[in-house]
Amino acid sequence: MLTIRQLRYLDALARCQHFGRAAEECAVSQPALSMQIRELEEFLGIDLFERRPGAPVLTEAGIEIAQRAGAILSATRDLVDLAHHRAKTLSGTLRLGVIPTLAPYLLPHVLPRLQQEHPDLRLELLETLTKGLLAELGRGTLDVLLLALPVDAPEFETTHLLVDRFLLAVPADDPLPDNARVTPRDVDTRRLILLEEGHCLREHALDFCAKARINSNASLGATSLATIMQMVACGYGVTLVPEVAVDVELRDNRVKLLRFAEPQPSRGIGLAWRRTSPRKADFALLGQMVVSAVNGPGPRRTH
Amino acid sequence: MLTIRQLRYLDALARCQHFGRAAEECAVSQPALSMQIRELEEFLGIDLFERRPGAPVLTEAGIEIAQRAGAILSATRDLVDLAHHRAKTLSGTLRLGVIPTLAPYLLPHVLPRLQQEHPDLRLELLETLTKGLLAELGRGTLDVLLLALPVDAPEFETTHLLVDRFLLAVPADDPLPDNARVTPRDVDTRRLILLEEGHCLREHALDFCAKARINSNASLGATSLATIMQMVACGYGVTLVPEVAVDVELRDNRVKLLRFAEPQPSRGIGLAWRRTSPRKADFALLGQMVVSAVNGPGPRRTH
DNA sequence: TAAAAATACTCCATAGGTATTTTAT
DNA sequence: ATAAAATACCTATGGAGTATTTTTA
Repeated sequence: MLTIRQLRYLDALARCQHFGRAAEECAVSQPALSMQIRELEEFLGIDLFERRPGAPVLTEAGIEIAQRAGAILSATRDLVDLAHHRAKTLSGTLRLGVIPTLAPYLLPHVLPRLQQEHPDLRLELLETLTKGLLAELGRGTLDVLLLALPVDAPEFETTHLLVDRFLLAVPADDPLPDNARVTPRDVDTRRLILLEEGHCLREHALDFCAKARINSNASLGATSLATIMQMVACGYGVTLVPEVAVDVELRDNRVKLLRFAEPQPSRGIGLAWRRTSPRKADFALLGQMVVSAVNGPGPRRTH
Repeated sequence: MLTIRQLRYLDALARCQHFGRAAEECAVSQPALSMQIRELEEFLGIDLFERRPGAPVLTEAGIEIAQRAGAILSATRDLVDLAHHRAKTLSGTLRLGVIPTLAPYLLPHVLPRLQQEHPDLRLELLETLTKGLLAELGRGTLDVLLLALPVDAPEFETTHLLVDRFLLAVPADDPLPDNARVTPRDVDTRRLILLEEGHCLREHALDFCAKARINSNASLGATSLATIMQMVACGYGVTLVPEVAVDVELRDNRVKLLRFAEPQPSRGIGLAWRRTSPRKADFALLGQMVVSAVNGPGPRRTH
């Protein structure tokens, strides 16, 4: 008889590639997990793992089965969540994933209000790159993501919340006048500093300034916008700053921000969740909060 | 702890609306099922059923939960199927659903060859209306459907196999010449006999001859093409006959078949399966067989 | 009173734990 | 020799069955 427990152990083992660690993750002894995996293999009539001395490695069939097991586990989590959170919006535990180029700028506005207006909500946060967030979302270990659109995955739904324009940050002594409308060409003639590989903001910037690609200097190893702004302040180059980050990052008068001429580069910001998620009402509310958090604290700075 | 067993019992109870019958379907005693349902409710923290004296009826939350339970069960069936049928195409048990206006005409050509070329395939057949077939497919009690396209459901995938044109069957003494190309107007001036409500063929015919709608005489209660052809032979009216049925149904020289002028009415015929089905290779093979079964036995009669 | 679901109880299959052995590096 | 997985054996949870009670039409 197939059991959910077997699928859970399979899922853990597929990820850990190690019986002992998988057992630990499942909070059972290693033999217990071993037995269940064996029974599963017996029931299915196929080997899921090659028992190699080093690490157990999934067979081809095992990969497919493990993937389906993951999907089933995700569906069961949603079922249980639905039962627990039915009707009471924004209560219980909500696991939110946010990309690094949004979290420091949006969360400080959203979290306090969320705490205040929904005291029975326990928010768990994960900040990492889009790719990682999507994986966690699919596994069901995250409920909803706050990220840059579009999300190209049919199993997820998204809503658009706002458009976040990019501004060009240049050293204060740059010859461009303060009220200039810059173009990709202006970027092209300067050294463009970008976040390290994997940040979607980096991709957005490169999409817009394709010609500037050769000028971007990855060896500088910038891992946060704050660091990049420091680099700009010191005259190492220029960068694209998302509008949402301006309030936080523009504390240094050695940097000035310039608007782009139309079409202005921008990114869409929105939420993403599993199409099957039972908490869509929660997400709608959360989305409203993010929007009003951005628009709320005074008129937005544009320049 | 949530178990698959609980979901199975819930699914059965939701469908049977009766603890005793649901237990019987699950091959367990009534108390056993009662206990598991109770435990499930306890684990989820909500009532799934109103225990009414007459019949247990799902609560609003119960409906949603039961639906998700069904989806999970369907996914587990696919997982097990994948394990069992991996690599060996067209072996094991394949559950095929066919609409009534295709089954009698296509299966006699397909089944013998299927038996011969894939002796280790056990085919289970269900013939009913499209609506019923789709429900069974979704539940996972059918693997694949042979029906008229399009299928409007995002959880299913389809392939187009062939175009099945409709011909007009009229009594042999009808004034229209044998080689006439008829038009919807010709149908309009005669009494159109159709299958009873629910047959997609009826809808296709009505779509084409919208004006003839008022002439269709439902009170004649035709439930099969064979019956309708008898009615045509007796001069009660005319009907649209799908080309695939011609060989079987045109044994009566009191009926003659006329082609339509362009655009000829037709229906697409194809296969449908769950997007998540592990047996897509099987379906591709099955589809090829249906196509060659239609084209195979000599040149097709068109007139 | 009859039909259906819930309770009571007993039994046994099985998941899990600890201790130990096997296996390959 | 070491690390990791499999095996052995014991315990206990809990799922299922039969018998019975409760509930309501």
